[in-house]
Amino acid sequence: MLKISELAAKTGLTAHTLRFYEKNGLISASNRSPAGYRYYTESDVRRAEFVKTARNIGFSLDDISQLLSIRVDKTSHSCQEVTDITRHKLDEVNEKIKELQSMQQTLNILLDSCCGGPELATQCSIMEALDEGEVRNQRNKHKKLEKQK
Amino acid sequence: MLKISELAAKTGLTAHTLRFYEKNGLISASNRSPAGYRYYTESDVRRAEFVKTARNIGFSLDDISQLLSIRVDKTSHSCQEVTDITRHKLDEVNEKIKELQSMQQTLNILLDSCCGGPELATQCSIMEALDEGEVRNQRNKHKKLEKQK
DNA sequence: GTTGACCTTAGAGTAGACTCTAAGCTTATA
DNA sequence: TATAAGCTTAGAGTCTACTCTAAGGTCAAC
Repeated sequence: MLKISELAAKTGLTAHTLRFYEKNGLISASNRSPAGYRYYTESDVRRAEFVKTARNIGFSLDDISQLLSIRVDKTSHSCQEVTDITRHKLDEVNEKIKELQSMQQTLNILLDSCCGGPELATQCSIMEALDEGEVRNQRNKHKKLEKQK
Repeated sequence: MLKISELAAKTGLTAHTLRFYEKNGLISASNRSPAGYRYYTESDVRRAEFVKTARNIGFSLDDISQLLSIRVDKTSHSCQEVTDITRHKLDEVNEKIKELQSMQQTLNILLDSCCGGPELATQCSIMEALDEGEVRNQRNKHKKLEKQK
């Protein structure tokens, strides 16, 4: 059985984060010492590592909660439920990538247009573009898409 | 001279957002009525539109503050200062894209590995992968990179 | 003169994932 | 027995960019 700092060392999460996860229903210690110290079993460790792996992939704590509830009773859940969560996450990721690529393109165009030198900004083509609003962008479009979800 | 709701209509920002921007030093009304109503000049409108364009590209409010201080006195600033801000933003965007592409790849691999059907999750390969921590990921790497900035 | 639309302010709330603090107990070691 | 390290809790703070609320003042029209 591990104390919280030992689990922290083992998982790379901090003790603070582990308590935070407990408060949010993700990981709790199966046992407590008489004084209230958390003691984690091997099974708790595996759960904590599951959470860490899922978090590293990019799942939200909310996604992880769902995955955990499947994990504790796999016979009551189907593969489809798991792939639904995964696919939904992938959709989000794809959407964000699109947004960022749009920004990337705009920023590259701006950078290409400007000398970037010690010249005064009076005729800086980036400033001009911003002033004239002549920057094609898709942020709002993406925002709308996000809200449609 | 425009009242706040008129500027809101013209820019697509809300009156709430305009007041929020004022509180944060981005846009303020050059004039006030005796009763305290904000009245925006043509020059204020152009500034507001500049802010909106920059925000749509993806610049943070902090970036925009910097761009605005260049804008009001272009003869004291160089193109390089403008490109520095832009390039820094581009670096951030590129970094985030990399992170997201890493997630995207992982999610695609997970989805490919699972049948996604009505089968019980007892042998779901996504759950197995999460349990075994066998998911290559780069989030921490990216996190470290972020902190180095 | 009254209705209704619009304006003002300070300040609280939201989301997500932590991160930290304060005040006080527990435990191991010298 | 004293010290230091480590544990507990509740709750506040951080970051970004809003978003909303409450309580009240203003203005044009009928």
